Amino acid sequence: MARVVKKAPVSVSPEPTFQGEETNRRSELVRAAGRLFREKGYSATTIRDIADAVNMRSGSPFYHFKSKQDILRTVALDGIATIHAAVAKPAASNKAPRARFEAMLTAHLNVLLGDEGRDIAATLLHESRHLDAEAQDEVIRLKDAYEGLWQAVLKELKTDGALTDDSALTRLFLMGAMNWTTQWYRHDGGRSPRQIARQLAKLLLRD
Amino acid sequence: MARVVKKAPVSVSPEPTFQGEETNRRSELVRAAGRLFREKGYSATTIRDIADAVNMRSGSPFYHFKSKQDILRTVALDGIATIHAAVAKPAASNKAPRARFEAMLTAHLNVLLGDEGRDIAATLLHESRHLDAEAQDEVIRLKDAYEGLWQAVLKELKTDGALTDDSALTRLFLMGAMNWTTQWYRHDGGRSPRQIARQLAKLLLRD
DNA sequence: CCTACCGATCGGTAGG
DNA sequence: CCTACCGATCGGTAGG
Repeated sequence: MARVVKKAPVSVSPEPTFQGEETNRRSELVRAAGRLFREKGYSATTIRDIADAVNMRSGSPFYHFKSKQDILRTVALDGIATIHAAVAKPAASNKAPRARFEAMLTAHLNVLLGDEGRDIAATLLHESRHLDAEAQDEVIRLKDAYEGLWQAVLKELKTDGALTDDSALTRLFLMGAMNWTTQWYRHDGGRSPRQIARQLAKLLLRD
Repeated sequence: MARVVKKAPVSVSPEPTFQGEETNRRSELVRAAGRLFREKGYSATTIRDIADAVNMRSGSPFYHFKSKQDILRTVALDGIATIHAAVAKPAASNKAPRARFEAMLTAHLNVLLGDEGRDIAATLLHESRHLDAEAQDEVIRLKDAYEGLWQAVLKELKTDGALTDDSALTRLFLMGAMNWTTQWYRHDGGRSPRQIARQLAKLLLRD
């Protein structure tokens, strides 16, 4: 292992001088943590990994977060909030159900597979079980609200005759097909989230 | 933490006296490891957890496996072999494509959700990334062979007109819908793997 | 397979 | 936010 080069001490106040600075440093930690949690998993990621990634000493993340768990909680909540916001927009559009559905698929996949969202989304999907019970409940509540967006559009699709079954089971299959993309999607591959969304809609819906 | 009660030393040979005994002890470790890997993840599971689960001292698993990685490798390979064997049977039957497909879905889900297979299957699906590169290649090779079973039946379903697209993307959506069941399936819930398989077939196939 | 142990690493804290 | 540190725990090994 290469030893980390020690930062030269700088003679400025170590205290965050205004909120923007604190928020910045804190969100740097969240971003770095998300990436590491996705790459190595929560348990295999150490506080030192996270600190190193943003050029802090190993004790310093605890100035921003009270525990490693607290970092995970922040990342996971950020993840579900981001996905919800991304999908709520097309869900509220006045498109026909079929087009709206496809736009929602695209939005969901854009977060999961895109550069800005994939770390926190993967953390949400795969590391939430490491949250304590309370935080897990929080995540579940938000996830239920999110899935409500999907249940609503599925219902409309059934009314339109594009779907024969809009039960919770259908929604779960849909979530599975979408969320599993994180396991096989290659950024260097030919398919865009948009194209994947279109194919999935074609597979699920009838004319 | 409650201290583990120390086993009273027994005055029999500590050496495995015949192969059946060794195989047994080793496979007990594999089963315990699978369960723990599913419940807590590979990184959060310690050798001591695994040893405790089968009433060994913490150094003893290394008599059967050369490293923690080696245990994971064994569980993961066991997982993919089990799933392949379970699905290969209905895949080789002389049923019509549609019925064969549904039987394959049921077989896959029975392993993922059933008492005997779920631990190793979940370990395979969610912990394989912790394998070293060589073992990961091994798993990928076996998984590709396994997915060949599915690609073949999808092709037949397309020929039959039950499917409009039998591309790799369709197979990946299918895998997602199935494998995601491990995230939401409740053993105490009302739905059986059989019923889930039937619903999934209905969602994907056209008359 | 147990006993006894090791060096490394971990999450977290006190004090500035 | 750094320095310096702590107690606990980890994967793994020697020797029987």
